[in-house]
Amino acid sequence: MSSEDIPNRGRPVTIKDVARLANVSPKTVSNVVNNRPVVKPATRERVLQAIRELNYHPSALARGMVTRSRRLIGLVLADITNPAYPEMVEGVASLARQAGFMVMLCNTGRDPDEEERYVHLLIEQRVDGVIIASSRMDSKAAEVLTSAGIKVLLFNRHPERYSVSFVGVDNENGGYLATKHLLNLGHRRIAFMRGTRGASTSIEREQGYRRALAEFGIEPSPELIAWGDYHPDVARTAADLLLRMRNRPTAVFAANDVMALSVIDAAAALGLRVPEDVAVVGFDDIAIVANRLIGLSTIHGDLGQLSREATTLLLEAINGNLTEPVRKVLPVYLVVRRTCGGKPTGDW
Amino acid sequence: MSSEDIPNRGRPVTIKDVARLANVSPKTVSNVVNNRPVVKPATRERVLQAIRELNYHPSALARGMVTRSRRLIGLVLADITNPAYPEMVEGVASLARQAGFMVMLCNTGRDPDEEERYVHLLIEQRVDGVIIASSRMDSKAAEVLTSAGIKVLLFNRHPERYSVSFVGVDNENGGYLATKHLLNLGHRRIAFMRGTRGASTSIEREQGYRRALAEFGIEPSPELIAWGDYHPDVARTAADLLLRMRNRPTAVFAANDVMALSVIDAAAALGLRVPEDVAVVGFDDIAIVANRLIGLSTIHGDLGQLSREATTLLLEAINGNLTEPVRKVLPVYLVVRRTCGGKPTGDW
DNA sequence: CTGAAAGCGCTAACAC
DNA sequence: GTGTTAGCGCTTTCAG
Repeated sequence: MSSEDIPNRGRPVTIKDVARLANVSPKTVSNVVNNRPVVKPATRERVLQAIRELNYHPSALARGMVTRSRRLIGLVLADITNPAYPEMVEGVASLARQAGFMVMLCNTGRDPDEEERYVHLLIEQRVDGVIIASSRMDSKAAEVLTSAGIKVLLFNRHPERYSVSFVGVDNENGGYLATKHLLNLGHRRIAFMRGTRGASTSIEREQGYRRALAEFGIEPSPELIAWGDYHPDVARTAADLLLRMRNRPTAVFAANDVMALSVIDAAAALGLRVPEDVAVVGFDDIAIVANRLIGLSTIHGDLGQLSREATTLLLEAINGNLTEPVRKVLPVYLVVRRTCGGKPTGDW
Repeated sequence: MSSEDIPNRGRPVTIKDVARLANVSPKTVSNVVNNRPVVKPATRERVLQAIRELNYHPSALARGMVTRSRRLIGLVLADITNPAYPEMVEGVASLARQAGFMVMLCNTGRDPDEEERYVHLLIEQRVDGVIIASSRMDSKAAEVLTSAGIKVLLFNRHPERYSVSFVGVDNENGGYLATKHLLNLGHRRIAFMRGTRGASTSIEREQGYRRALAEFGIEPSPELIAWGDYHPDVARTAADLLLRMRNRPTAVFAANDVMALSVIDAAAALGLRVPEDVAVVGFDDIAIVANRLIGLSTIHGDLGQLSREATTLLLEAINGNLTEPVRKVLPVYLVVRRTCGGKPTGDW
C-alpha cells in the first residue's frame, strides 16, 4: 500500500501512474495521449495535468508491441563520409520526421557482411520499412527484408533481379553524357575509374562510358580502366598510377565526385594542370565541387529530390497505399565547369 | 486446432512457434537465442534448426520491454550535410555497432524546437543513451534526458551549465592559434565569421580570436564580425558583403571549414586572389579541404578519435561503469596549407 | 537442465 | 464517455 503512494521510485512512470493521479482508467489516458476526440475536455485537462506533473512519456516499445507498428525506418548506406549520402540522408530524415517516423542509421562501410548483419538487426527491431542505398548486385537484403514483411525501397543501387520499388538516377546515360562530352572535346584516351565492385551504379556508368566510346569507334583499353572503390584513398592511389603511365590518358571520367577529386589531387601533386594536361569529369555533383577553386565538371542528378521521392514511396508502401512495386528513374545532365576544358554551362 | 498447424499466417513467427516446432519450452528457446550455456547441445541444435526453418527473428521490442534496455542510442546533430558530422557519425556508428547498439539519427537542422521534439521522441523510444552534438548554450536537452533516466554525452557543443559528460576539442585555443598565425603574418584587419548563434563552439572560437587580437593590442572592429550560421549559403552571402567593403579585411578566420570555403568562393567570384588579396583560415579540417586545389589552412582536431571516445564513454555510462560525469578536451593544432599565405606545414 | 506462470506498458475489444 | 479484460512476445522468477 505504502509503495502505492510513492509516485516514482526510479522506475519510469507508466500509464497507470498517470491514470491513478488523474483518477481515470488507463484507457482514458491512452485516449488523451493519442488525441482521440472521445474524451471530455475536463477529463482531458486533468489527464494532461497529471502527465505534466509526472513527466510521463508513453513507451513507444509497449505501443509498438500491440499496434505492430514501430514508426521506424531503417536507412542502409555504404559510407556516410561520402558527401553524396548526407545530401540524401537529410531528405529522408526530414520527410520521415514529418510523418512521425524515426530513422535508424546503418552504415555498412561497403562491407556486404555488415549489410547482411544490419538487415537482421532491422528485422529484430521490427522496423516498418527500409531504404537500401548500399547494395551490390548480388545482395539478398531486399528479399530477406521483404520476406520478413518489411517494406523495402532501393535507392539508386539495386540487385540483379528485384521486385521491390526502386528510385534512382539514369546512371547509364550519365556515363554516356560525360564521356561523349570529353570525346567531343577531342579526347581519345579517356580513362574510367570504377566505383565499388558489384555496385550497379558503377556498372551502369561504365556501360554509358562504353556506349559513348563505341559511337566513336573506340575500343576501351583495359589499361585505362581503374578501380577507385568510391573511396578517396583507394582512388588517390589508382589515380596516381593512371597519371604516371608513359602514355597517360588525356581525360579521366570518375564514377563519382569523391574519386574525381582524388584524381585532381593526384594530378596537382604530379604537377599536371587540370584541364590542360588532364581533363576530369565526375558524377553526383556534390555541393563542394561547385566551389570556384574546384569547378568540377560532373553529372548532376537531384539526390535531394530523389531521397524525398524515395521516402514518400516507402511511407506509402508502409501505409498500404502502394500495392505494386514502383520503378522511377530520374534524368541526369552534365554540368560543365572548369575541369573538363569545355565551355562552362550557366554560371560556370 | 487447425490454425495451430499452420506455422505462419502472415503474422511474424514468435518464440512459441519455435518452441512448438522444436518440442521445447519458450524458455529454452530464449536460452538458446541468448547464448546461455545451460542448454544441452542436442536440444540447442534442435532449437537452432527450428529457428532457421521458421526464419525466426526475436523481437527486440518484446525483449526491450522486459529487460528495460533497448540497445539503442540516439545521435542528435545540427546538420548532417556539414562534412564535419559524417566524419563523426562514422565513428559513433561503428563503435555502437560493435557493442551491439543501433543508432537513431536525429538531424535538427539547427532548429532548437526540433531538437526538443527529438529529445521527447528519444525518451519515448526508451533509448539507453544519447550523444548530443547540436545544442546551443541555452538548451535543456541534456537535463530533460537525464531526468528521464537516459545517459547523455555532450559532443563538442555544450549548454551553459552542464553536469553530464562532455568531450570536445579546445575551441578557444583553436581560435587563438588561427588568429595568432594571421597576426604573425602581418595581418591587422582580420575578420571573424561566426557560426550558429548560441553554439558554444562558435562562441569559444571567437573568444580565442579576441584573445589573440588583444595580445597585439587590437580592438576587434564590429564591422569585421560576420554571421555565417555554419551554413554555406548564409556564409556565402556574408562573405560577399565582407569582401565588398571599401576597407575590406586582409584576412578572414571562419569558425568552420564550410564557411571558409564559402569565403574562398566569394573571393574568387570577386576576382580576389587567395591568399594574396585575402587570406583564409578555417576550423575542423574536414577531409576535402586538404585537396591541393583548395589547400585550406585550418584548425585540426581529431573528430574521428573524439567520436570514438564519446561513444566509449556513453556506453560505459550505460553499463553503469561511469558514475561521475567526465570532461575531456582534446588539443587542436593549426594546419598551414595554401590559403593563409604562410609557410606550409609538412606535406603542405 | 527444462517447464509454467507472471508481468513489462500499452491498446483493442467489449462492457457499462 | 469511461472502465475492465485480455493479450502483444519476450524474460524472469520459481518449480520440477
